[in-house]
Amino acid sequence: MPQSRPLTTLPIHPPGDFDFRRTVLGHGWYALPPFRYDSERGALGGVASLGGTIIPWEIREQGSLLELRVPARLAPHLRMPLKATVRSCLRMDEDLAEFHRQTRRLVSHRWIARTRSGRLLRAPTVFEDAVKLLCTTNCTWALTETMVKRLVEEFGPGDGARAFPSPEAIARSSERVLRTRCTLGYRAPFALELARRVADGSLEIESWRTTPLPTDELYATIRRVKGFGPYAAGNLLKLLGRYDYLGLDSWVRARYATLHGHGRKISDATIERHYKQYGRWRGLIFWLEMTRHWHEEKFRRQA
DNA sequence: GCGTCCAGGTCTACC
DNA sequence: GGTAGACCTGGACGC
Repeated sequence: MPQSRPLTTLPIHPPGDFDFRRTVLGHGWYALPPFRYDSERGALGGVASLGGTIIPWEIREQGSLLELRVPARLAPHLRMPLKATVRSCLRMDEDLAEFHRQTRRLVSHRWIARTRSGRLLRAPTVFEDAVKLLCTTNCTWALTETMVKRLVEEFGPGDGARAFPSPEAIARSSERVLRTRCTLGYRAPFALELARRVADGSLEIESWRTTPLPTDELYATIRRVKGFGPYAAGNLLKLLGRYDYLGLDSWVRARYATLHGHGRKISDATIERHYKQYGRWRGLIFWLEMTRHWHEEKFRRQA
């Protein structure tokens, strides 16, 4: 957040079972632009695009409240929509009471409710989450960061602070530009097709957050999008508030093998079978178990 | 510095 | 339904 411009502060009241740092740092999204995280100040920054207005913002804890800092010149009629966007990114309106009740039943899971864990940072739009997930497939995290950074630099609206590109901006691009300048490689045609389908209205991706479709049908819908296999679809579901799928990748397989198999490789079917007992929350419990060591390292003061 | 190998998910073709 | 190979990039490694 540029400090040279006058800022104004908007208070946000989080729900009682909310933990700011665990929500922000619970997976890697905070490191992908337009998000950025200042660990010294404990502040998450972002850039919103609301009705054609590009708005840099920053949020951090201030006592029991959260303090959202925005440019003082921000029009009053955009303040509530911006607060709603940030609340949605931080999953503040998601009801995790049932999830936390379930985790209290097992001694090994009580830390989850005790530390108010379970919310996973997401982007302002499903489109942004989907493109970013595509950028995580079959590559290192460093390459994912490069891809997203270049997409924002190349197509993101704004001067200086850039928001994530709209579907239309990417749709107007070309496979060649996405391949070379944004380093998407063979993912370029997948990203282009996704952007074009969203831009022309044939894929109503934003409705996925509120659709009444059963999760299995929504999963099948996501799988029909090119480039979205079991890993990408399962993890996109988590960002839509559905936790019925695990979204296995090589890192969590290795982590599971370390935790449950003394380092020996364990089949996906065995992992799936193990988590079936947790019902519709299994994907979230799985992710929190796999990353518990992050919680113990990053959040030692609370865990 | 250069070449080779490998890891990382998904798609397609094939059995 | 299961499997092999291709896709692309960057890092590790050997020379």
